[in-house]
Amino acid sequence: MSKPVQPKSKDTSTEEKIIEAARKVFMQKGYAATRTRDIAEEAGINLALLNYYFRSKEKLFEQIMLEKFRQLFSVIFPIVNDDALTLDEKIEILVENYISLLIENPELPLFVLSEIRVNPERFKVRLQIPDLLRNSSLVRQMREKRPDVEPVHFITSLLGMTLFPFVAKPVLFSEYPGFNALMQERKALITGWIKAMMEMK
Amino acid sequence: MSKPVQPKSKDTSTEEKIIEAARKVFMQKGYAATRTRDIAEEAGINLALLNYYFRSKEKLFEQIMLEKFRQLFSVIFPIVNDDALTLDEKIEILVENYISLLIENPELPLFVLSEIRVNPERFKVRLQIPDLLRNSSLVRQMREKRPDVEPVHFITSLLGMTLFPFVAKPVLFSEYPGFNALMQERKALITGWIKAMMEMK
DNA sequence: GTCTATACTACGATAGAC
DNA sequence: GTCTATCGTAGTATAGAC
Repeated sequence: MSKPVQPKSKDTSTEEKIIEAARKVFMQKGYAATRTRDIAEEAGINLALLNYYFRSKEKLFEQIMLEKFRQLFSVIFPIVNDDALTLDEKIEILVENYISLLIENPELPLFVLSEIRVNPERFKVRLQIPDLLRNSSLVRQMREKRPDVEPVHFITSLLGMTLFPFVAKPVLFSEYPGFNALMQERKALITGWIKAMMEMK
Repeated sequence: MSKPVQPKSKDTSTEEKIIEAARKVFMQKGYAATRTRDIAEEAGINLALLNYYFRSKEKLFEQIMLEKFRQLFSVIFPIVNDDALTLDEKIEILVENYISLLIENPELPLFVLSEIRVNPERFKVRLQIPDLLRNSSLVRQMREKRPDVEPVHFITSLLGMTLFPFVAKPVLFSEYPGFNALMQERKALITGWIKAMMEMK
C-alpha cells in the first residue's frame, strides 16, 4: 500500500533496474504482448519483486508511457510558445531538435502512437495537444503571415515530413543503411521547404 | 487439415461473418490484446467454430493483416510504375487517391504500422517496399528532374504530408470535428507544395 | 457445420519464508 | 527487500455429441 523506501542501492537501485527493463520490453513488444515475467527476467530480478515495487503491470506501464509521451512532446512546447523566436527560427529549431531526438530514439513516436491507438480513452485526459497548440505563439505567427491557410496545415506538414520517416521506418526503411545520414541531410531540406511553403501564394 | 467447404450460406457465409468480426476486433485492439472469444461473440458464433474455420488466432490474423497491407499499398504501385503518367500527374493522383482512401479507412495506416512494429520479422519477407520503389518510373522521373536531391526525400515528404495526419489522428485530431473536410482541402495544398518543392533550387 | 464441455497452458498477482 | 511456491483466472485450442 505504501511506497517502498529506497533499498541499499549499490549501482543502480532495484526500482531503476525494473524501470529500465520495462522501458526496453514494453517499447519492443507493446503493452499487451509484454509479460511481466519478461520484464523481471530482463531486470535480473523475479516476478514477486516487480509487483512489490509497482503493484501491477498496468501501473508500471503508465510510468513508462508518461515518460515517453513527455519525451516526445517536450520538444514542441517550449519552442512553440516562445515569443522571442521568429517564425523562421521556430521552424529551424523544431526540425533540428526533433530529428536529433528521433535519431537517438527512433522507435519513440510509433510506440506512443500505437499504444494510444489501442487505448485512446485511457490517455485522453492527460493530453490535449490540439488545445495546447491552438493559441500558441507559433500559430499566431502563422496566421499573421498567411491568413489564407489554416495553420494546422503547415504544422501537420512540418510534423509529417519530420516524424513520418521514423514512424514508417519498420516498413519503408527497415534495411536502409544510411538512414541516419539521410535524416541529418533532411533537416536543411525540410526547413527550406516549409519556409518556401509559407511564402507560396 | 483440409479447407472447410462452404456451408449452406444464406445471407453471408459463416466464414465471412468471422472474417468481418475479426477485421473489426483486430483493427480496434490489435493482435495481442484481441481475444478469440471477442471475435466469436462479435461474429455471433462460438469459439470452437472459429477454430474450425481458421485453425488458430494467428492464421486468422494473417489473413486480415495481408488484406489491410494490400489495401494500404495497392494505391501506390499501379501509379508509381505507370510510364504513361507524367511526374506531375503521378503526384496529383497519388495524393488524391491516398487521401480518399484514408478518409474512408482512417485507422488503416496506424494499424498496419503498429502490428509490423511489434512483429517485424514476421512480415518482413512479404514486403520489400523499398526495393519495389527503387527502380520505379516515379523515381526515374524524379532523378531526371532533380539529380541533386535523393528521390527518397520527395517521396517521404509526399507520404508524410499525406499519411501523417491519419497516423497521428488519435493524438492530434481525436476530437477534431472538421477533420475530413480538412483532409479534402489538403489534397490541393499537398499537390501544390510537392510540385513547388521539386522546382525549388 | 455447429454446439457444449473441457483440457491445457500461460499469465498476473499474492502468501509467506528468509 | 528478495526469494520460492502457488493461487486464480483467462486464454487458446480440441474432443465429442448432435
